[in-house]
Amino acid sequence: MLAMIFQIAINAPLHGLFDYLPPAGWSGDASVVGCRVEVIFGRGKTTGMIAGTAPDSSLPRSRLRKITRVLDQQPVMDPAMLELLMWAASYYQHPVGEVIAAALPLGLRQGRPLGGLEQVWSLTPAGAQQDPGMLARRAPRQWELWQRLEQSPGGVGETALSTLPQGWRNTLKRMLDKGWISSREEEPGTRRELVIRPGPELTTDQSRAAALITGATGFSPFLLFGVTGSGKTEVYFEAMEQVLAAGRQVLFLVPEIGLTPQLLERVRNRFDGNLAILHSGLSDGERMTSWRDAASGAAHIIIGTRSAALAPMARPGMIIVDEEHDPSFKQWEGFRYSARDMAVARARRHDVAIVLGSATPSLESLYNVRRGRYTQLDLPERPGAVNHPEIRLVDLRAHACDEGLSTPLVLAAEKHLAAGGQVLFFLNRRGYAPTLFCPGCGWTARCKRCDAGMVVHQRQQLLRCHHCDTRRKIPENCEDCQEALAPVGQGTERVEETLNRILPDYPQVRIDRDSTQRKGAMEELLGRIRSGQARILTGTQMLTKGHDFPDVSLVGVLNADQGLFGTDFRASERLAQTIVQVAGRAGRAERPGLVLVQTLYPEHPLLTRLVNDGYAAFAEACLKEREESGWPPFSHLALLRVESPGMQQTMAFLHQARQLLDLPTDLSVGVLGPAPAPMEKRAGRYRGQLLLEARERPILQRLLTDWLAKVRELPEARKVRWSIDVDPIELF
DNA sequence: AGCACGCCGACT
DNA sequence: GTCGGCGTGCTC
Repeated sequence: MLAMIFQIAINAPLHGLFDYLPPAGWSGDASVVGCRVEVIFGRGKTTGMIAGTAPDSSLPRSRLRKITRVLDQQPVMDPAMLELLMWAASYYQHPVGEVIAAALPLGLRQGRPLGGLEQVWSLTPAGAQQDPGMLARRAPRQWELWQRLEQSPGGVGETALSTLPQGWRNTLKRMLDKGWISSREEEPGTRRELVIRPGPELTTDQSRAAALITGATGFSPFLLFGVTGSGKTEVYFEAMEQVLAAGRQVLFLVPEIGLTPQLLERVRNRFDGNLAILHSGLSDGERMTSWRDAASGAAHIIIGTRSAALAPMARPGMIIVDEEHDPSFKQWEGFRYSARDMAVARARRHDVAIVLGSATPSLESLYNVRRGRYTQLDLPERPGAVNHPEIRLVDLRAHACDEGLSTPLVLAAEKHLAAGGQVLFFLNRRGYAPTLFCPGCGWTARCKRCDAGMVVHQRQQLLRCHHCDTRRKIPENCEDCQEALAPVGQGTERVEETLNRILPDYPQVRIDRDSTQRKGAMEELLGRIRSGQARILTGTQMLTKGHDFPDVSLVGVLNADQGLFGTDFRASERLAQTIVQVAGRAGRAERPGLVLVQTLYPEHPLLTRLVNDGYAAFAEACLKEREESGWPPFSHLALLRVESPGMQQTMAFLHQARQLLDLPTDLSVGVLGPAPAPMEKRAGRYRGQLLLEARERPILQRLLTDWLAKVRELPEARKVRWSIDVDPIELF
């Protein structure tokens, strides 16, 4: 037999796999692909993964080293996942070793063993006898933990408890000391029985959608197009039931801010089993636990944000991507993958159904429906709602404005508040004012490191750059002409202040990145809204995702125009999605909702289309525009981004890269640039870019592979920061 | 990315 | 006389 060569993936920014000889005393019979190894690499030891084997190497034998040792008895990654990751590495033009590393928890990347027992806690008889009412009053945190333990007599592990608010370990310790809780260690991978509780009665549309998903066999992609509140989640749950009952796992992806305690609570109420939760806020230990439960099959449901798309599954049964249009599924640095697209690729490999759900589907997904690749399922109804929210445009040219609030909007707010409703003001701009202006000489405060204005943050008494986080004190007078400076324009802080002045009788809360920075602040503010203590809500994008405000009857969108004339071809799609998503916050329960969208362009065709005919019609029109202009999904993009300390250097590199581009003569690939980025300077670095646009994906793929190999060879490639973004979602 | 080798300035 | 600056080259 020929001596085998092991192809090792190493976590380094280097393309390709590295050939090694088998370890000393290798018997040659066990299957080792997917096992981690310790190897000498360069000058030091590293952990790598056996990604494949080959009969021979292109390198002379003398240059190969032996694997020091194999770290795993059993592969930690299955062949399907390895294949998928290697495909992703070539698709996204990212080093394989880093791609594989991204799919492993830190401990495994560092060569630590996967094993280890898991702590499991349950109520003792003494604990079970405690009076819940008493607990609820005297010790709310203990009560919360008590409830969780009471729900699962089989015991609850770390993964499940990690969703409790910070400090649950202390609470647990106190209850352990009192003898209410017992702990034991369980073999990881111990599967507890899954108990599926009945869900609510489904509507006809919901049942039909769920039945179609359940009835499908093999790889079947679905687009679940359902307006907010139409009960998409119930369709997911219904479809999940059969898969879970058959002993298979479900992967459930949600956008960054969509993984709320409420959603987890709903999942847990419906499916009492093991949840593996994965999101960016976990500690390395927690992530390892979730990963292990997902890999062993102990977790029935794996739920998480973007990175969960790379989580292992022992018995994949179905994938769900909620809010599939959400841009947070796209990683915007390093390994720039789209979790939604990876999920589809995974479903294909696992040969299972995938459900992409949204009230505002991406044009890509709608196009896939049109081409017959996806099956569309519609959920038109809003159960329990009397009316759909009505969207109306407010012409800012025709009405007086008080600090960005038009008279019709203020009047409507007064009316809705007087009638007992809550009012939500949406403004995608935090801080007090976007500009600090000198009326004397026209000077404005700009960031020294970015091509951007400094934003006035009144509360902190700071000027802040939202791009590089530079901060400085707010100057009172203009440096040049000594005139008093004035904040111009509105941010959420200022809108809050204005509303306090014109609607002083109604308590309000503001939800944006600044107001929710403190741990638990978000929950506290949301609580004030739900309890009805606060009546007015002002906020950014943050409040359009994952949260329901049943008593909001009026939504005001303050600055719709940003999205109408953006530099990015996706700007109008984003705007429509935002308007519809924020509109979805209004008009739950019995109240008909009203949405007022302030705009300077009430006759803009895309806006009127959206308002009069709804998102589906808007998307149709938008797709037509894309088709005419040849933008995605009618073409495929790759963006070369470059930044360096000088524009000269940045552009020089881009021109060199452009020179190396060997374009097909049939014009099937177009090039835009080299051009400075829309924001030329950011955090002191000068940015430029080159955009490739191809009709066919395979052509682009081949071109990229050849081209980037040459670009990497450029000596200048080491002197500037550059990256390639395949399927970019933002062009700057 | 790490890490070492390699030639030119201010210090125990 | 050295410690150390980061340029550049390499990793099966």
